[in-house]
Amino acid sequence: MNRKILVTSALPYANGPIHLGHLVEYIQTDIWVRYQKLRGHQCIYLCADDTHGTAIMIRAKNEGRSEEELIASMSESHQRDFERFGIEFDHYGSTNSKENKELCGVFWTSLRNAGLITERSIEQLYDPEANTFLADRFVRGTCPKCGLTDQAGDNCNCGHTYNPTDLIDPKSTLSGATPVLRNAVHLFVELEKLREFLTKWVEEGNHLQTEVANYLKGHFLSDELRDWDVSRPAPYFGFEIPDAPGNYWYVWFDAPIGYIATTQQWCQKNDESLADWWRNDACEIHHFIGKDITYFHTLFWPGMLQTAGFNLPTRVHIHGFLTINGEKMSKSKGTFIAADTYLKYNNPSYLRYFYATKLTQRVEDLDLGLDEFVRKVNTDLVGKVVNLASRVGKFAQQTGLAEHYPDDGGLFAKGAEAGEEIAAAYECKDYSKAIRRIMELADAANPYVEHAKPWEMKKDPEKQDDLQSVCTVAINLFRQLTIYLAPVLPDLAQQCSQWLGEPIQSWDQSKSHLLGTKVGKFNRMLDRVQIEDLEKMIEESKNTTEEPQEPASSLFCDSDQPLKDEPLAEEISIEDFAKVDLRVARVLSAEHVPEANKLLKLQLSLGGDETRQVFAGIKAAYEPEQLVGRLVVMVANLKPRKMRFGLSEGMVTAAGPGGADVFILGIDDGAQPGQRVH
RNA sequence: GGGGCUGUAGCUCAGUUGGUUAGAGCUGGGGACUCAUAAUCCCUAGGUCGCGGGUUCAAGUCCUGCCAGCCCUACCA
Repeated sequence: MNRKILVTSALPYANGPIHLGHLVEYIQTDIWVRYQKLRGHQCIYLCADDTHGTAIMIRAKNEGRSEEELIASMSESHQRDFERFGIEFDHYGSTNSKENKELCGVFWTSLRNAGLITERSIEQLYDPEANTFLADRFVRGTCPKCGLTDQAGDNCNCGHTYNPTDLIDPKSTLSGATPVLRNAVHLFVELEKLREFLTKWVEEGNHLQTEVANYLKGHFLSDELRDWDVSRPAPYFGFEIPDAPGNYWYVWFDAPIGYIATTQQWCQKNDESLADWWRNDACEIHHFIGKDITYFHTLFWPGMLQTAGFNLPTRVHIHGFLTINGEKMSKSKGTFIAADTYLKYNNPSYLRYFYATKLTQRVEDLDLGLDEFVRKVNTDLVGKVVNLASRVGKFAQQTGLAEHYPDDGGLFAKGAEAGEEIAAAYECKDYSKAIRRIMELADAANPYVEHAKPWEMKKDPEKQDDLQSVCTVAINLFRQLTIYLAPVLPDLAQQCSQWLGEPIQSWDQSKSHLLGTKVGKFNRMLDRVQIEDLEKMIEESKNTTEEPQEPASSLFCDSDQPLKDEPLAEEISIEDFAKVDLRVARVLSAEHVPEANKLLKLQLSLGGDETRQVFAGIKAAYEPEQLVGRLVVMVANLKPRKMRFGLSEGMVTAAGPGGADVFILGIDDGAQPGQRVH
């Protein structure tokens, strides 16, 4: 049966370049789409840049250009990266399009007509200098619970959460101004009214992975669903709400509608009808997303679609995050690797293959271990698969392929038989299983050549027919593997097509032999990974900021952003400073605090028997073992503070915005624990 | 505190509806070959299936308690 399938990946935000984390999703989706196309289904893969919101507005302002200019250059960079990784969209749009604006209007009217929109005034912090309301993440201040300074608007390193309005001495990170409270009317979608529908949708019909359905039932559907705030007052970069002038649709309102708007654009290009895709029960809709945006795609979005009478998602496919060597990606460790940086040193096929070997249908994080990466690519992909072609290449160029398929001991037939199992694994996104099966076939193919000894036949004029037979078998087995790998490795499929003069276009080609043709000159298809290249890639990723900046005009051209983020404090006297007793201390021990998200528990020595216990919010940035033994600078006379996990008797000094970007102050050699910092 | 997921050889994982001596690949050790990108092939090492109970004729596989790791939450979405 020929299926009609529309597939999307999450829309990348136009606020930064594509990195290896993003690519987990796009590669996962692209493999699925290529698989469906290979199986002969009508499948289109759509994506777009997500362009609206405060972050874009602020960034454009900081860069001194219009939002439109910013998003246009981002879109270009995103599309270039995707293309180089072989991510093949049928159309790539933007949420800042007229089609999207119109469709937002359609959804809005439906929600209004269904009586789901309500309005109420909410109190929010407002930056009087930047003239804008502040989302939580744009406010920092002193934690009302523990007194730590410079904490985020909604939670503190001490583990407490609060409203930004509770912060002591709050500051806007945009201007440094003290925010003021202002009232503004916001528009809300009353999600609770859709509870019955949503519960049913989550529970029935196999739209979600079971752990996701459980999560939704446990966290949201077990309680009254909160109204969803879908408007933002001016200034805001987005679409103004027609019947509420001065208010804009929140970026998360228009972003998913971008899926449909992008379909609309594709339809216009291809003379198709939007209704065939989005108002047609025979059409499947598949969204691929990361676990962080589960909630938008599994509650709001189905609610919106249902209300506006569009197709509901057939399935939302949710994946976990990327970790590198078992740790979260970190800029300081050089594991925040931009697509562009990767491509300077490595072949995109490596990453596609590696991800495929690791991806399953579960929502778990995917770890890119560098050693494992090298091993899988070199041993499995190059050593087993590509080698099969490489080792008979020269012979085959002379012999060509036999007219009739020789006896291969049932290898090809066995491979053909495995095809449906491999296909089923691709279908349910268990790529790891698909690759495993394919490698089993590759494992059987090499011994065949080994035992046939074609190199001996080559020397014996009597055995030229046998040599041709061996080449025919080896090449057919290689071709079969390549077809199975085609969704993952389109480049390899392309090379194989060219070599054998037969395009790979359909899964079913794996069931039939290629016979009686000449074989072209064999060209090396894939080089082995060099570990040094990976190291260079990591090294280069270490010091780059999130996006490449303009070229440096002088040797030192540090960004002014940190100072903007946290303006200088008011002037103090030398006496004021003298009150703060900074001391050199040695880290005696460091350990994780089981229940704490951000804290490490440190024992610091000030020399002799003088020790202090300190809880430091540096868990995301440092491993305990990195710290033991090193010297730090601590605030030694800070009033001890009772925390949930115990008493904290001081503070370790560090710079940086927090999270994984925390940098502990070091001290030059020679300093001794207990010495005061003047 | 609540919820979810995971825990099988050094590493990455498979283990179908519970059923004979728990599997694979890689790494390690030994050997072979030379067509091939120091690729390949053969042999070999090796695990109280996180721990403790329970159900059963029979449990890695079901139930339960505990432990560990990861993730999500903590009255924000």
